Amino acid sequence: MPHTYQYPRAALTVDCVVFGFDEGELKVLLIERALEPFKGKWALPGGFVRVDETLDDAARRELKEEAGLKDVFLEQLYTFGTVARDPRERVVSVAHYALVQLAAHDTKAATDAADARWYPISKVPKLAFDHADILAAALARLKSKVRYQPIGFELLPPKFTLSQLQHLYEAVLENELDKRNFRKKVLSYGLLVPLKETQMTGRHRPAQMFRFDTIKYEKLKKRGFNFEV
Amino acid sequence: MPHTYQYPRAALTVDCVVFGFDEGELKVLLIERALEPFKGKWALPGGFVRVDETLDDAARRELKEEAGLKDVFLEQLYTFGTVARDPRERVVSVAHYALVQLAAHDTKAATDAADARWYPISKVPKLAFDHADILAAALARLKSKVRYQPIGFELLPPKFTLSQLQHLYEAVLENELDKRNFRKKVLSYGLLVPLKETQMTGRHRPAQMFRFDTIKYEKLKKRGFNFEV
DNA sequence: TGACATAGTGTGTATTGGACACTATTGTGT
DNA sequence: ACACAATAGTGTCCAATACACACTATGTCA
Repeated sequence: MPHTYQYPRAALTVDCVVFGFDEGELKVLLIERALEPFKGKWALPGGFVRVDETLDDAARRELKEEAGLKDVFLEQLYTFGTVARDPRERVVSVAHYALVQLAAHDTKAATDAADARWYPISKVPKLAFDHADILAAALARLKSKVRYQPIGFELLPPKFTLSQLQHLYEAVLENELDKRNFRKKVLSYGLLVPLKETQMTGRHRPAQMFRFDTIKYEKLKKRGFNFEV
Repeated sequence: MPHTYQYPRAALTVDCVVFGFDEGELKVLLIERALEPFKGKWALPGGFVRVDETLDDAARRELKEEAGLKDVFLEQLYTFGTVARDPRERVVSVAHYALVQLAAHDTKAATDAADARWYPISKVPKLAFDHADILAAALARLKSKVRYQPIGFELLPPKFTLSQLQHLYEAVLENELDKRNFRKKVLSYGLLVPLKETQMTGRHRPAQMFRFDTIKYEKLKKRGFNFEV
């Protein structure tokens, strides 16, 4: 069995489901396709994997090229390999998902590409290829992951209020949480550091701001620790 | 951006971590490589993906060809794509894991290939390529998955005793469980059907045998149900 | 019939999860 | 200055779950 070219090579792509959180909504970054197939349709950012880069590298490169994003939380999701998912030829896609702090940039500036846009997940249009399946898988993964790992903080700015955090969890988990129980639980882990600052937004009581204690979390993680919500 | 052959194609393989449970131990199926690279080394069963088959199809075909296994529980695990994981050229591998009822076949007959062998996970030799990483990932996945989904039953024969079930969970989770609490919990789901038969093995009290109620489980699963252990 | 080996069984306690409603603090408008 | 609007912040009780824990039962075999 010779080991080269016995089997036709597959074109290998990475696609990224990029989640952001803004205005109390979970959003996803989509790109309008400039080329056939699916020209003019919305799609997930992604592209071909080069021979000299890992899958993770490819995903990060595409995020930077297509959306101007770097240093984001990125994880492999699932590999989509049905035979006809690309009408051109056999293309296998290693899907990833990323979490970005959308409020840091503003919604417009988060990407400088004119053909990129943040969509609330409830208003995502029909997508090219099987990207709707990929998005669904990413949402399911996010939802299950957020329950036992503090990845929600990747979606918030470095300083945030407990209300923001709760709204984020509510958006991701798609159900409402009790304020008192929520605060009790997240504070009990001791991973939120209260800051001197408060958030003053309009005519109501200002909210205490917190930051997430990444260092402490890394230590706890090594000893097998679960951040459940 | 032309969409063909701008980027070199990668060779695409599937590799399978096949778990079995026998003699109170969790085991994994390994194949002795007949060809270079890593000739004579042990490796996970797997091979190249054909252009006209899905990833899942490819994994099942390899399981049948290399180990004579069919109709097993099979799930995609993770895709390994570091640049130099194969010394020949760029090869990306979509890893899967499978659970088989090892006791149904016996350890020898479970595969007719002379170059295949079941290894207890504690005694796995050095593996070819990055297969040690793949195995580690599969073990981690099995361990977390078994906690909230009743996949353990895939590893047992259709009829089993509660002790067998408990030993399986202990092997997978790598810790001991209290017999009374374990029985209380698994029976509370009402998914184990007691059979008329008992298991008579040697000089001690015979054990009640059960089967797993797949139909009832499928119904419960649709309503969002968790089988926690 | 006694020794051996594994099967099988219940209770009490500590912890956690979840329901639940009011007070506090700021800005604004009159 | 006072009322109002809007969000922040706080504690208790009850139910369910998790966990620790030890003895009896039933078969085989010598």
